[in-house]
Amino acid sequence: MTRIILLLDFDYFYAQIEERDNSKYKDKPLVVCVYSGRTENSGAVATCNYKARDLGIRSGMPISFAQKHAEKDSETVFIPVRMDYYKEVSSEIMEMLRSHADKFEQVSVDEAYLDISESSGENYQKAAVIAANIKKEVKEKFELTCSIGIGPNKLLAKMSAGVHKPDGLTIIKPEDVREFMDPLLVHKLFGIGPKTTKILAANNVTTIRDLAMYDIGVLQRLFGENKGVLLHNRALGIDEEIVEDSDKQQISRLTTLKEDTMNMDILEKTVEDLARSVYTKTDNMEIQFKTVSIIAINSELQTRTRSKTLDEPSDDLDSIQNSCKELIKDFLKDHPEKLRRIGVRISNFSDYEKEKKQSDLGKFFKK
DNA sequence: AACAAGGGTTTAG
DNA sequence: TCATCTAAACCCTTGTT
Repeated sequence: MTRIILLLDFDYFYAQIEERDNSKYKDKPLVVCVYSGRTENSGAVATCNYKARDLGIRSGMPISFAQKHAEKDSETVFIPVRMDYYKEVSSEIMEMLRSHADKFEQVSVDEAYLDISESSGENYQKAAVIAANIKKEVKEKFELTCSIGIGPNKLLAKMSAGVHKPDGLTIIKPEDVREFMDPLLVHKLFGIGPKTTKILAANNVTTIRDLAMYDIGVLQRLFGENKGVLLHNRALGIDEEIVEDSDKQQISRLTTLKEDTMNMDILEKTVEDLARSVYTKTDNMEIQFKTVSIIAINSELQTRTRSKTLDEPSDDLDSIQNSCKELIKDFLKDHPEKLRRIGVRISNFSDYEKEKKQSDLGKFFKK
């Protein structure tokens, strides 16, 4: 069974929306930031336009670091994220995109997979036309550009989308897979980050070709059973993951404290608010959770979690808040240290469908 | 052996 | 140099069925 999968990825999404809405930002480096609120400019860069990237600014970078780079261009503009607004824009566009797909999966606020196997008649020429039409419609209706990648599976669609940016359209046909993949450095492979790259480098694996030829047993020894297979398959361009909307498996809220603290009153109060915020997000989902967690990040930015699985699935705010307070007390007993950030998470959702599936299908449920 | 729970790590956008 | 936020997938260990 052959498929044609399309990945659409908006170019510097948040910053592009801001450019679109504010003509004063046009032609200036624009940096969209998440301000943590602890000092004037503490926080990180969410995304930035290409003019800002030319200055060396990147997403994830500390704002103050970005400001250093921005000294090269006094026109540079820093603005705070307006996440709710971007999500609104996103859902309008996603609704439109969905109508172009046989199967659809939104992967993030600015990315979506479209299975167009049927509508393209498994023909890449036709797929290219579909993609061009989608880009045109996005441009006309929303005044935004995007980059599209097309390939025989999600992995290759994703990787081809990265080839031409911004406003790109790239196709990797099955017969082009090796030619495309082989020379790339491993860190270009989706799912391989700095840590994995380092371990691979220590084993003389630098290109995807090296990885594709590498012994799968050794990969499993280095990275574990499943991840070993995953890396092997990815390097070969094999990916059977289907395009399908998936249910949320966890909801979390994390905040940076005004200052590092282990004051119980402050932490309890903060966690209460976070719990409320998490709870609000479950409101229009028919969902019950079984597990409540707190996430604690200390002054050294080490992350630790404490979690508690309830005897019965729950759907009320009090049980989140009470569990969290217990968890914090427990945590501080084990780690009496000041915290920089604190978070709340609910997970292990249960609903009737899932319970039924689990008992009916047992192990098969896994994938 | 298979599965749940708890905690950590890595990746991504 | 300073270091946001959300979510998923995977790893390992321990304990239970």
